[in-house]
Order: sequence, then C-alpha cells, then structure tokens
Amino acid sequence: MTRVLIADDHQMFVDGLKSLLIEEKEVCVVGEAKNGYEVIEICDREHVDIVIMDINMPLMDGIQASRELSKKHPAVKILGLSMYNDRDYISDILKAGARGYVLKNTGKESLLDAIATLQSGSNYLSDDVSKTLLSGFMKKGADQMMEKLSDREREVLDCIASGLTTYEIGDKLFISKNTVETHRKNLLYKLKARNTAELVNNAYKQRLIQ
Amino acid sequence: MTRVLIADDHQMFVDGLKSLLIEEKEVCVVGEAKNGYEVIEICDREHVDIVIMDINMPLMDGIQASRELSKKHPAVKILGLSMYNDRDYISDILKAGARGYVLKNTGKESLLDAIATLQSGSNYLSDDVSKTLLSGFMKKGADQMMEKLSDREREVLDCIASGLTTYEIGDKLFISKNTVETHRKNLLYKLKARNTAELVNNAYKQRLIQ
DNA sequence: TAATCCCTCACTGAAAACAGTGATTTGACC
DNA sequence: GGTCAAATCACTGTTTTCAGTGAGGGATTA
Repeated sequence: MTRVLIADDHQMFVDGLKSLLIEEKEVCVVGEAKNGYEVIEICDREHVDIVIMDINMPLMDGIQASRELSKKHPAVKILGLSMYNDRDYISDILKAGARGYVLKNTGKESLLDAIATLQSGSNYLSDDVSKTLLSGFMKKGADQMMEKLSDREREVLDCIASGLTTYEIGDKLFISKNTVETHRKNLLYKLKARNTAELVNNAYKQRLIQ
Repeated sequence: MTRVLIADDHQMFVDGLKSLLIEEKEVCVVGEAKNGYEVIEICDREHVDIVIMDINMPLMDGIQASRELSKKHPAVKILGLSMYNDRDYISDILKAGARGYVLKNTGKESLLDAIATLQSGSNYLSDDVSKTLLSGFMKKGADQMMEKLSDREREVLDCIASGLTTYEIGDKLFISKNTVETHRKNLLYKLKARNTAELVNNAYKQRLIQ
C-alpha cells in the first residue's frame, strides 16, 4: 500500500485526484497540503511514501518544499507536477530532489504509472518531459548557456522592471549612474536582450522576476 | 440526472473531476473536451445540460467557446472554471453567456453546489468570485479603471516585448513609426507605465502576455 | 446625424538608453 | 602572491524613447 500526500493549492484538483486514487487498491491518500509548509508539517508526523508536489503554490512553492523535504525526509519520494512542460521548471524541481515529473495535461494512467515506478525505487519522466529536458541540454551546449546573475545585477533588474530610470536606480542604491549603466549593459548581455523591454520579457521567461 | 460535459485541456484534472462526479447519483458525465471546438462538436450531437468550461484552453478558449455555444445551443448552461479570481476573466465569460463561475481552489462542494444551482435554472457565483466582481465595479468608479487594449495595441505590445524598436515594429506591421509611437504612448498610458520596462512588467502582471 | 473609438500619420525637443572602451578596488580562491 | 569575478566609476557618441500636440479617415452606435 503506497501512502500518498497530495500537495496542490487548487482544492478542486486535489478533490479530483483523491477520488481518482481512492479507486486504486494499492494506493491510499494520507493527506493533502495547500503549500510547502503544510507538506513538511505532514511529513513530520505522518508516514508518507510519495508526495505529489505541484510546483506553483503560495507561501512556499513546490521547488523550495522539495529542497527542504529531501533534506529532512530523504526517504520520501517526490513526484513533481505542473501544467508547464518547461525546461526550467523540470530541471529545478529535479535538482531540488524530485524523482519524477508528470504534466497535468496527461491522463491518470501516467500518474498511476509514475506512482508505481517511484514506489519501486526508480525514477519517472514521461516521454514529453524527457524530450524537453534533452532539448534543453542540447540548447545549453549550443546557443544559449544561461549565465547567472550576481546579486547586484538582480537588484538592478528589479529596479529596471519597476520603471526606474538609470539615474533613479543609482540614487536608490547609492551608486553612480555610470555603475548602473554597466550593470544594465551586463544584464542585456547575459539575458541576450537588445533593450529594456526584451530584458524584462526574458527575465520573466527565465523566472528571474515574479 | 444532470448531463455534464467537462472542458479542460489538462487531462489529469478531467480524470479527477470525472471520478469525483461519478460518485454523485444525480450527475453523469457525457463527454470531455480539450478545447472550444470539441465542446461545440459534442454539444451538436449529444444532449448536454451543463458544460464545465475551463477558460484557458488551446485553439479556442473558454470565452470564445461560451460565446459560440450560447448562440448555437442557448439551452446548454455554462459553468465557468479557472484558477484565477480575476475580474476580467469572470466578467468576460459571464458576458459570453456563462451562468456561473467557480474557482479551482475551492473544493468539490462548491462545484456540486454550482451544478445543482445551474440545473435548477439559477445562476451561481461563489462568495469569493462575487466579491471580486463587486470590488471590480467599485474600483472602476474609483481609482483605476483598467482600460482594455485594442487588437492593434496588443500586437504592438507583443512586438515591444520581443525587443523590437519602434522603427522595426512599423516595418513589421506595415505602418509608420509615428503610428507605432502613438500606440506605444497609449499603451504606456493605459498600463500606467513610465517606460518600456515597466510596460512589459505590468503587461505580465495583468496577464496581457504569456 | 452626431458622437465615439480605433487606426493612422506628423513634428518637435528633451530625456533616456545603448555601444564601446578603459580603469580601480575588493574579496575569494588556489 | 597571482588570478579572477564582482562592483565600482568615467567618457563619448549615437540611437531610441518619451511628452506634447494636432489631425484625418473609417467603422460603430446612440
């Protein structure tokens, strides 16, 4: 009997999954969580085999929750879940300790498959997902290796997105506007953007803001 | 017996809902659709009482599908469904002919409530949703009436976010750069932004892109 | 018919962003 | 002690954006 915890902030989805999993004889739902904190809390006091972890959750999201959970309860297997077939999402949660990933737009079969596979000790990635991951690695080698931003650059990026001008940013961060210009230039280079508009756009796409 | 059609592009959510509704004696699921076209198609050949209509769907979204469905099959009752407690979403789909709206983060009770209420001939809005709608009307009078963008403006907005300059946009859309400047100005005004960076940022926050 | 909205275009001047280059200081790491 | 990355600052142009204003044509609607 696999003991499953469902973590998703959409109660209706949770209700649906529960009713779906109850039909399965070798699975039982031992709890549900609406955010990362509740996941940790429940795993602290309940025996849980698998957490079905949605990525987008309030307060603490699925990525952060996976990080903390795999530290605190390494035996608990995490199955990442989201609606996005997005390379960053997938790799982020896998890095954070998840052992599988399924998309919400696949049917219940793949979910049951994933649960069984994880419970047996293996990892599970659906075809779509592994394709995305692979294409990501290919790209990484080829055209774009997404460079990391420094703390200061991230700070400047936030200011830019808020609509502040170079001068105002310098004022706010107590540095010269020339320095801000340099940071701005480096941001444009690192995010491969041609101007602020594309910069903010790419920052959103790479989840550097919000 | 209420005959329900589920329209949502996330198969897993559909599977969950189905399994949840099957338990109810006075409800039966007569079909499922992954986009607006399939909704129309199924309603053409099946007797459907209520469509549970997700708003975000590929090819044809829930809003457009509601519009067409309420023209073609006015007897079919539409229950709007989405994860966003967003004034525009709600009012859009209600205007398009839906008779109720529920959020995915509410439980199955409110869904069953909504189905029963719609079937009885009334309209259904959950507390959260009606609050949002009301606060929307209040705000409209007060501080900010978020103005809608025209098609052309949306097009220009996309180009701006892609990093194109005013001149390049004019080139791409076969209009003068002066015209693009005007659109840009109107966008800045409507989205209350001071420059392109804030424009793109606000556009993301208001879900006008992505 | 008048009013309104959208799309179109034009002109000006000021402000800001962008490109290119070079340089110093600080702290971490080997 | 040398290397390296990050953060700081400066200077010079060119390009782009932004603000303000005005205006005409077309479609819709009250």
